[in-house]
Amino acid sequence: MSGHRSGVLELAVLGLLHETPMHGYELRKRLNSFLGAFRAFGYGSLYPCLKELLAQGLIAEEQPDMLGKPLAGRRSKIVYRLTAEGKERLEQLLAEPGPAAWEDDGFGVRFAFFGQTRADIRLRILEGRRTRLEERLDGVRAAMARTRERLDSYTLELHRHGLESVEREVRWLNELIASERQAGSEPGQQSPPPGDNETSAGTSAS
Amino acid sequence: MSGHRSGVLELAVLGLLHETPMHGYELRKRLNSFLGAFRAFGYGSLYPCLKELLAQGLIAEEQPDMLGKPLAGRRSKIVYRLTAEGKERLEQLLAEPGPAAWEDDGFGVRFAFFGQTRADIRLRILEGRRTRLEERLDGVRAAMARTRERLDSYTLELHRHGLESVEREVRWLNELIASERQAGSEPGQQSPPPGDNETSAGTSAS
DNA sequence: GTTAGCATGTAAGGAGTTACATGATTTT
DNA sequence: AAAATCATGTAACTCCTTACATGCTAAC
Repeated sequence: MSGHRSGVLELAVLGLLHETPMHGYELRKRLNSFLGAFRAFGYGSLYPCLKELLAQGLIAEEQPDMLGKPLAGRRSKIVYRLTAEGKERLEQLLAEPGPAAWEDDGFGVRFAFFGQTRADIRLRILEGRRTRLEERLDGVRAAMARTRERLDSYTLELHRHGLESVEREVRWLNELIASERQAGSEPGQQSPPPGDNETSAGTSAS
Repeated sequence: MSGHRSGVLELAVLGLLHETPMHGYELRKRLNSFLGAFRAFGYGSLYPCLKELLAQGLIAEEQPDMLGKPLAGRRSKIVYRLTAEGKERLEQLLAEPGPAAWEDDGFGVRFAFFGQTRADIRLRILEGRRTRLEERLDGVRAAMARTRERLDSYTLELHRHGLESVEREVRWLNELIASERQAGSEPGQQSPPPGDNETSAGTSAS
């Protein structure tokens, strides 16, 4: 009835706990390195989220075998693991169609978990995202055409750069989609990751 | 004592009303075309913001000369204009140092208003933004180096794309900074817009 | 034995978003 | 006169951020 916590955090937490049980502190670090540059969370977000996922039965505390130490007050490391319902919810969230999966954040998390996602759903998400971005391009281009004269050159430069970034992402998506299609059509392969990692070693030259 | 409304919206509204008085509906449209792809607001955000700016005396209602029509209930078009205090606040916000001016949104709006910003402040904002992005790059690169083995290829691809985007923005900033510096050192020119679009065509080869 | 970093939390609040409600004006 | 769209607003809610409070554990 109260908090729904249907945002990026819930998904990310469930996804990470699916890989391995963890306690909050560690979870937060992995979270932020996992999400890379595009998102970061603090404890003030994480712990309330864990609390609620617990209340919903999607995750559970794991007793680390309190052998010799009765641990009177029950303080220190609480390890969380995904429950069966949690796993179900995770799959539901990853596969969820609609806006949530195309928006910047929602798409980002879902993409990061593509390793756990079915091939057909991956493709749907990538295409949904592309469509979303193309709509955005249309909108901005129309707006620019309408008001071109009245914009000073800084504003124009901002729009130009924004457009270029979105166009870049569309190209990126096109490559990913092509690579997914190719992989999908070849029998015997189920999730061949994007791209030849030949350039992996430090080719950090611009 | 209550709402501070110190976000992107306040700045954008003040900035737009600085150019010309307007009523809310039109303001919202201009707002969204002005900000381009990177931000959009609804009436549910705009009107409360206007209300508070009004309460703070930063903007004022403009009576459109109620000549023949006493307009009993006072409904229909309310035109807002910037007051002297509003203009002061706008300048203060545009020049404000610190995180607000480097974050994605804050930087975006400020950049869009560079036309109304002093050259030295423009430079400071651009450099602040660049520093911020470089810190981010360091952080992500460090995180990637630490956990490279454990990341599946989709996650890795996401990071790669994220890094590339940030690197692109840094290069963009470098060009802008160079162009600002050049313009600043030449006497007789005050705000020469960011210039030559010769390199615009697609050198997208990896 | 005290700083540094691990570990867990809460209260207050910021910055909007969504959905709704309503009235005025122009177009068909 | 019906439909579209211009125009203004509010209540409830979301999702997260900031600042604070606390206690444990290992290193120096």
